[in-house]
Amino acid sequence: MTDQRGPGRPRSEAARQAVLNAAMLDLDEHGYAALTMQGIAARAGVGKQTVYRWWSSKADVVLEALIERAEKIVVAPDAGTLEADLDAFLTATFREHGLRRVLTGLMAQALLDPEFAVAFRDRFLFSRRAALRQILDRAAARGEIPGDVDRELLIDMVYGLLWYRLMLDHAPLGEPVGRQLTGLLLRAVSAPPPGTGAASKPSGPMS
Amino acid sequence: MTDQRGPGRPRSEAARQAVLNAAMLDLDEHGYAALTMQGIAARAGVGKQTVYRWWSSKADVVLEALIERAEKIVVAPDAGTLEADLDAFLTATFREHGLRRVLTGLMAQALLDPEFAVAFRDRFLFSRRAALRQILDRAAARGEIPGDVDRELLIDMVYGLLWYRLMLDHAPLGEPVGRQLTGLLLRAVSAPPPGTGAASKPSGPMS
Amino acid sequence: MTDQRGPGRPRSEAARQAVLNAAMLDLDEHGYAALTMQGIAARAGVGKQTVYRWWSSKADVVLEALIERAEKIVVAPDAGTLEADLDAFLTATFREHGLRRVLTGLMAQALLDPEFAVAFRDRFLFSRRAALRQILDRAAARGEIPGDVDRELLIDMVYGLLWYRLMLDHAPLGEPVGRQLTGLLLRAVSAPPPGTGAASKPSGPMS
Amino acid sequence: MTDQRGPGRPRSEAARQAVLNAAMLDLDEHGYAALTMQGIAARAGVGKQTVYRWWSSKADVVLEALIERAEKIVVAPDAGTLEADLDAFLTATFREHGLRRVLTGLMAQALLDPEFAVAFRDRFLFSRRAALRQILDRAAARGEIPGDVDRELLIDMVYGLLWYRLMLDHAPLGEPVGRQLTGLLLRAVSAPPPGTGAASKPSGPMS
DNA sequence: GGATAAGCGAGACGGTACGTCAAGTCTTAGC
DNA sequence: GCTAAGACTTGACGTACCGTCTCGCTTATCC
Repeated sequence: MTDQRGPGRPRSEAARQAVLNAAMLDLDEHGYAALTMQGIAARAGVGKQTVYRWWSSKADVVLEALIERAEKIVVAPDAGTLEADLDAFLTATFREHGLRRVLTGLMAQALLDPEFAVAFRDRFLFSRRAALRQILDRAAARGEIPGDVDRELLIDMVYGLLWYRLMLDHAPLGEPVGRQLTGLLLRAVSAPPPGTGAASKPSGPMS
Repeated sequence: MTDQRGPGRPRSEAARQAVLNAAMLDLDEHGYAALTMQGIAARAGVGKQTVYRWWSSKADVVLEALIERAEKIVVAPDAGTLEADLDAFLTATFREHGLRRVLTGLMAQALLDPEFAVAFRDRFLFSRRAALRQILDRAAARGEIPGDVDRELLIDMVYGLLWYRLMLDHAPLGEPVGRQLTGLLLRAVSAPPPGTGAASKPSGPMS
Repeated sequence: MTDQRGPGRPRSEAARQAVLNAAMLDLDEHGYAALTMQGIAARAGVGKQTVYRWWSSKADVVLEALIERAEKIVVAPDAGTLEADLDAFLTATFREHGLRRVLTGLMAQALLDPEFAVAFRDRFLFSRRAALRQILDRAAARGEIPGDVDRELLIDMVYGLLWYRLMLDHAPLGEPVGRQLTGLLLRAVSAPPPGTGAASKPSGPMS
Repeated sequence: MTDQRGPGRPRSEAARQAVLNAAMLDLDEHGYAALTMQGIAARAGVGKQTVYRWWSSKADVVLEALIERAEKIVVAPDAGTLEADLDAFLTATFREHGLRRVLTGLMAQALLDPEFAVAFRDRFLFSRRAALRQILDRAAARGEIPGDVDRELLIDMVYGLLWYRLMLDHAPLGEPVGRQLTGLLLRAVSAPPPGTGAASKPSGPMS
């Protein structure tokens, strides 16, 4: 269980940090669109090749920086009830909008580059979804959510709203919205279907 | 209401159509990221300057093409009840995922270019929101939705879900989802608040 | 010998003058290299087509302007002796260096465009040479120049010096130089060959 | 006198030669006016940026090619007498008219671009003048030329003639002309002033 | 006086080259 | 074998003019 290191000069941790820092600084100052591998390398005082050796694109750099800095992940401690859990999670999540520039930049890249899209989903987005899914699963186990409710749909609605407002920036996106959303979701999952129409068949499985 | 034409050679409608067509073809074949103004001009058999004269970016071209081709706008005829209206609108809307490449490409551009973001919102996104808002307003007037429900939030949740799935492409996005969503929304707006907790105060105004 | 004019709107003299003026002004202000047909037309308040209808290049415009403005041609009245004639002609000619920008611009164009070179030679340069040739021919007839002197060579040396200094702008170019040159030429054509070497065979025809 | 090389990949001599060659070939085939930086790069199989990195214009490229290829400079060995020196130098110089296209192209550029004009003068024209000046200075030291003769004027007359005929291409320009010119110059500098007129005061200093 | 014809200002058209930027790769010397 | 440096090929960028064309309009001659 050694360090597992071959011959040759070892990777420079200083260079790695310099690159991640330079990327975040440039991003804050000039926005994601103005980021370039060239610029990151220059600002970090690092050879371009060193950047390319470890990351394949500017998005890769930013993603790593984001993950490293957001290691203080939004955890979901069990508070006993769905309402309490949801409220804690959503207010915490919707408080994150300070990362707007980073997140929308990465999303833009993911939309343009399918390869990065996979990395972005797997290394970032899905780990967030997992936390919310855990909350809902717990609530279902407690019987707070009917078994016929499509929990994936609920998750997508929560994150859909978050991303939509992050991207459009046309409406507020803070704790109050999280609280509001909690209420709406609780209503939706607890109420019986209102009408009799065929449009909603809550009792059937939703594939 | 005249033709409103100044002196000089009039704009060539043929060139305009050639550009829009070339852009859509290139987009379908190679994706939005591979689109270039240069390539559009070449494929359209048009001078680069002619493209720049009328559009300021590839996103501008694609947006115009999208709007022109989607002139068959999603209208919202009054079907009498919220459920019927919603079902019609949502199934129609969620059927649109054939435009995935176009829409995600434009969104990527909007995320990178604030100037284009404004155009995209104003000329496309908001006109879609307006249709849904109309349905909800009608329902509120009929008393089908409590007055204290934040209708903008509902709209954002619907489009949030649509966009989130469009972008992540991790879950289905077709008519069934539209129907499912109809059910969920109807429950949410019709049910009384489930608990008594302070987290959701449906009876107060939501700021 | 009538006006020889068919049907149709006659050429606008106003436009012609406006173009020539605009060209000379732009030339004075920004130099020949910065002249463009487009710019000339715009400054003259004239359609581009109107310029192209009557002139085939910016050089053409400038040449016509030059000729029209230099109509007050350097004539060569017979002053009786070669020395007097030469002195008058050369001092007058070398006084012209105010036209430096125009002349060097046209020469540049002539060097780049063989077609214009012909026009420049025939309509401008050769008419200048003719005046000097007349002086030398008169002197030869009077016996002031030995018959074996190549008068074309003399002419080329005079204009060669003029153009060389115009172009390089490394040495003075005014009346004193004209006077100095007169002296040198007089010596060259009046003296017997200094040596006996075969290098100069003044008695043979010079082809 | 070391290699004086910093870090980083060294400049590619192959690319340099390819560019200079491509320029000369294009120039020979299509003339100076048709030369473009773009075309040179393409023909040399080199990126446009590589050309711009080392040269700032097509004229710069051609000038360097000319100087490199004309390294076999016209030297002026001392043959003992002015006549012999002059004859050798002028016949050699006037033999060079094979470079007509190159030289007139560069001169055109110099006339259009003052910045290049400086480079052209300093790196090419003046080095030629220096050779001739050396010859005249030697002759003056030997007493073959009166001290009151303006040697700069003589030099300008020689090169003036050369350039005038190079540019106008209306008269021959080969060894015979060189020989002819030798004779004319010898006469001019050795003869006493022919007349008594005030126009030429050979015994006074010429300002 | 109406038809015909050419010139006019304006400005869009298809092109070509410009000079710049960043991409991603390669080649040094040095640690 | 990693590092900083920096030259390399590639290709799109957005701009400037080129010379041509197509408008509506004006100004002439000719029937």
